[in-house]
Amino acid sequence: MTEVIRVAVAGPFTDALDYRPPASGPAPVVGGRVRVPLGRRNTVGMVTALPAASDLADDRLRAVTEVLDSAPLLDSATSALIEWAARYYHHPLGEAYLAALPARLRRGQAATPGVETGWRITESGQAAQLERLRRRAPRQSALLEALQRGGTLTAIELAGFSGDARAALRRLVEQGLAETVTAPDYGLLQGLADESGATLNDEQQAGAAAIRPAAGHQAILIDGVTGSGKTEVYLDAIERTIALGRQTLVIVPEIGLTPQLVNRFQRRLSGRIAILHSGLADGERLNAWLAARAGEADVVIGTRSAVFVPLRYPGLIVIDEEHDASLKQQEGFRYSARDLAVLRGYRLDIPVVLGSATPSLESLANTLAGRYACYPLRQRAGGARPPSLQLLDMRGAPTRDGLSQPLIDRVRGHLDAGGQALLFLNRRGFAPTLICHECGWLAECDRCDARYTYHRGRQRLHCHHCDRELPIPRHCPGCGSVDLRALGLGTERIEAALTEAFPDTPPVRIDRDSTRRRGSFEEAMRRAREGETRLILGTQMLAKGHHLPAVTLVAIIDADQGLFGADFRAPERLAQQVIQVAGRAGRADRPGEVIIQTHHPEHPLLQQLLHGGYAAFARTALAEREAAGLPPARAMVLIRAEATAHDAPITFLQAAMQQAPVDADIERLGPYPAPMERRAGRHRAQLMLLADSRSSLQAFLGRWLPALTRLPQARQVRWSVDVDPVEAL
DNA sequence: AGCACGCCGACT
DNA sequence: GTCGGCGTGCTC
Repeated sequence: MTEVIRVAVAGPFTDALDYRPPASGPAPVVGGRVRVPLGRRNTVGMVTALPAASDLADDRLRAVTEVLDSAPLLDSATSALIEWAARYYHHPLGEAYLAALPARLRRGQAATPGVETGWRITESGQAAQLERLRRRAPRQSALLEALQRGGTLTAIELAGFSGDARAALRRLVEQGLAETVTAPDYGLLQGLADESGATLNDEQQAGAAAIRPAAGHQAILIDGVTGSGKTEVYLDAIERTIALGRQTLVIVPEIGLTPQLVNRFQRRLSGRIAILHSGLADGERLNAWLAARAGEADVVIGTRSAVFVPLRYPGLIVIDEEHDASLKQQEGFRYSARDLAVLRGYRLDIPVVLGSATPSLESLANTLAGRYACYPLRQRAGGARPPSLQLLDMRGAPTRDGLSQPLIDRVRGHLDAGGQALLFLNRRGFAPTLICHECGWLAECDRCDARYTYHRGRQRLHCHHCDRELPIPRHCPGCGSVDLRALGLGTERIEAALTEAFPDTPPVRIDRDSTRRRGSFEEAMRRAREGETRLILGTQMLAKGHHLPAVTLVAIIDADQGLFGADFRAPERLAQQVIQVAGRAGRADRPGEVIIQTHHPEHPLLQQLLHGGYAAFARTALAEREAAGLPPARAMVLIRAEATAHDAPITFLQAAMQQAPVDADIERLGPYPAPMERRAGRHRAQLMLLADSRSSLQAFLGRWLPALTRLPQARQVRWSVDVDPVEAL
């Protein structure tokens, strides 16, 4: 006889809360949801255990209101992973559980799959008077009339109606005149397997052979230069996993989950594919999640949070672009999907494949330590030669809006030869600064320690840190002068310079501003791929776009900003960016050329990339981290604090330091102001902790953090713990 | 995180 | 005289 229902609920609770069983109805199950009273409200929670007794007196327990799942939603392995993650990242348990569930389940809706197949009339719709509706809402009345004739109206039939029939139908459903017809369907993509893969070369073969689905755990790093066919290795392993009747979980960075990737998987694989990402409608997301859990999906492709999706027949986990920072959640529940995926694979005893052209130093360290097997792919498809890197010394070179004359000449050469040129600058807008030429006034955000970016197209000043936007001032607020000038470079400015320099070759710009509209990124990439446009320019987004075989010239407009970043990971990010962008170019008959504009051609990082490629850079960087006692050589945790009051964060962190247990193993730095001290009107500070091992750091946090919560200064700030931060200082 | 309680300013 | 500001404290 169960006495206690232990329930994880959203809120600042480290552990689950105890309840009494419901007065009547089905019994709660571990891994299933219940509705429980919490304070003055009701909330959805996850049952984590059914212990015999509670630490609390019986009369303090309240009863479960309702059992939402009569069977578990989460199996014990998935629950254990979530619990582990909540402890390791020091995040409230209930929040971790709820982060793992699709929105509909979080809200308490039924865990049943369904896809909309059409609409039909309701009783009140049948009785509705068409006449009155006809004048006010002619579209609704036309639809209602059709529905009244009986049967189900399908989406295809709906397309036959004039105007925005979907909106009109939504109105009818809202008024209760029509209802959605759903079929119990997971809405999976059926793999077509109608395209056979390229024959694997020796390197690919070696990597693929190392991946033995469902045959024990092994972590395998596929260190494959761009164009070397990493995806072919995944596809081979996934297809073999499907043949064994096992499921594959593929985790990709946010921006990596493109329709092209999904298409490629669908064309090549034979199984059923489920997609899980934030852009999906709630219903689609629930379907995909349930299909994974039911074992109906053979392949689950998803972003970060997919690492928690339950799998009935797990066989293989793939993490694509494992170096990508977006695999680590940057706020709230700050977990690393990559690290959790490796742990999950270990616990499920299945292989985990990590792939990247520019592996993280963490993964390289794991390879050197023998924890991961490493399979390099150095040959590019079709024997394409690697692009050649060159530095372009900007010192004293005549420039026009950031483009040096030698670079312009080189671009012209490639265009004349029938090639495409790709220019990379990781800064959107026209210019990062607007300055008064008379008095030196700068357009600065009043809520951040940052300057406004001048966006010429939108005619706005925009703060990229807090999103504040202003119209461009006509006069300088300092001296009234009208001579306000744009200082520095952004993609808009490069676009303008290119348009002027190459009037016959209009450039396409690919950044967050130019691709705001749905599908516009894909459209721009298509134009670039199909050669409709021969000058391509953009940010970060380009580094993750698809291969552009006709590109013969890649130019990094400004490498200098990455050379002197304050964050100890800045060099790693620059190196990855350069290599990723460079990888877009070239094919067998036309090797690409990569030009890096810099004022510091002698800089060791650039020299290393130039002569030894990413591998040489990574070796040195690892040695430097080792010498400096930084990750991955040591474990790091940041305690961040922010508040509107200027001194509150530092004061809190100082008090926190006072409370810290004596422990010689823990190195403490700070508290010190965050890299951008003020952001969105809040002052920020942080504290860095380093230790030789994760476990000693975890033990320290376990003894320390509970005391922090009780600190009176804690109420004046918002504070959080970031274990294994990817953005540090 | 919500959501109350509680104790001080500008309004019908 | 109240409506409501957000400081403080609790939720099994």
